[in-house]
Amino acid sequence: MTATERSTRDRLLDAFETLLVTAGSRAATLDAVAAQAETSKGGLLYHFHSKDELVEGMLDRLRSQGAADAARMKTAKQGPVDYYLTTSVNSGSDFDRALIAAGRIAQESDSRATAALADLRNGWFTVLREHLDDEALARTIQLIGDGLYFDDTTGLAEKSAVKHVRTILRRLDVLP
Amino acid sequence: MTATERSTRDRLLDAFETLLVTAGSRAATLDAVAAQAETSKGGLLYHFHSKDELVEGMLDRLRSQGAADAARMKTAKQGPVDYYLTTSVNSGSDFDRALIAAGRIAQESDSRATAALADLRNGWFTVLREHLDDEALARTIQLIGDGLYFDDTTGLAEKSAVKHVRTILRRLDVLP
DNA sequence: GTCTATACTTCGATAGAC
DNA sequence: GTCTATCGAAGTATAGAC
Repeated sequence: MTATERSTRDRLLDAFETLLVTAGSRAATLDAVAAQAETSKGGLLYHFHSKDELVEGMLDRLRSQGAADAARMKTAKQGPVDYYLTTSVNSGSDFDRALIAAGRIAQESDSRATAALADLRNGWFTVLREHLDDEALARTIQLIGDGLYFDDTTGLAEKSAVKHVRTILRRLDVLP
Repeated sequence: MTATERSTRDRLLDAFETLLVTAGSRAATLDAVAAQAETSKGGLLYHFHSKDELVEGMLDRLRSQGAADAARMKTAKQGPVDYYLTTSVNSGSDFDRALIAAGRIAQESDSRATAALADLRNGWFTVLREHLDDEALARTIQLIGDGLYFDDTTGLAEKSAVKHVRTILRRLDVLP
């Protein structure tokens, strides 16, 4: 097995996330996930005994990705605010996909997914709050990030959005 | 029939929206919608011949609610910006419910729902843009509204969020 | 560790009684 | 205009061959 090969388990999680993001939770069936991962339903159910376990596996992976992201944000060259804005736009990264996928699950009023997302957001907010030392500003910037993220995940994204936000943040002396 | 009674058709649309908002699209089945509206599946399918027609009916109602909202925003006593912020938080109104429900459908990559939401957003943006005469500011405020809306619909809402936003908008001389 | 076959359930939709 | 009964397709999950 070479380093570029993904384990079947990871390919299944990838497939689940991809279906959630591109077609929504109704389309993310076990059949569809198995097909997308190019394996069988039996193969899927060996790794994850139920759909619920598939969700758990996805959220576990998200949590570890999220911890790494908050660390990167803290030490980003361009500063936490710019890093946060840039990464709030869906760049198609694995982390973005996992994040959007978890959002889809959260909307089915799944408390595990909601809790995982809340933890992530708290991590980002803590970094923003420490860096800016301004509660109102940190909250507002987080809302802008949420807006960018939401627009991206609903097909409502406006290309120049981040540019406009930078303009306003310069007026507030947050960005140079 | 008294004025307070809602027609079966409207009760069905209400039920569909409620299920979409509170439990997500997977839970909004024809059986569940009929039960929530306290009628039968046969009754539902008399008014809407398919699930697709149910979606169309919901989006039609959303569009007329949306046109009324943009008009209210334009002439709001407190000004369009404050009106927009206040109404970006889910107050539990019929319009909020319709909006969130359409968002759920849009995420199943339904182009009709996405288009309806894009139209609504364009209406709001036009009012913001005219009132502020500042593209960057209008876009940023719209993103903040999207963030407020997103947080509310995902169970991530922060109570003091709008207060903090007002603080920042005063710094930008947008609010008094 | 992965596959096929299959059991059981729920979904969307139709038919026809009232 | 609303109901029950029912169908075929699709959903989750299990059993067992390989």
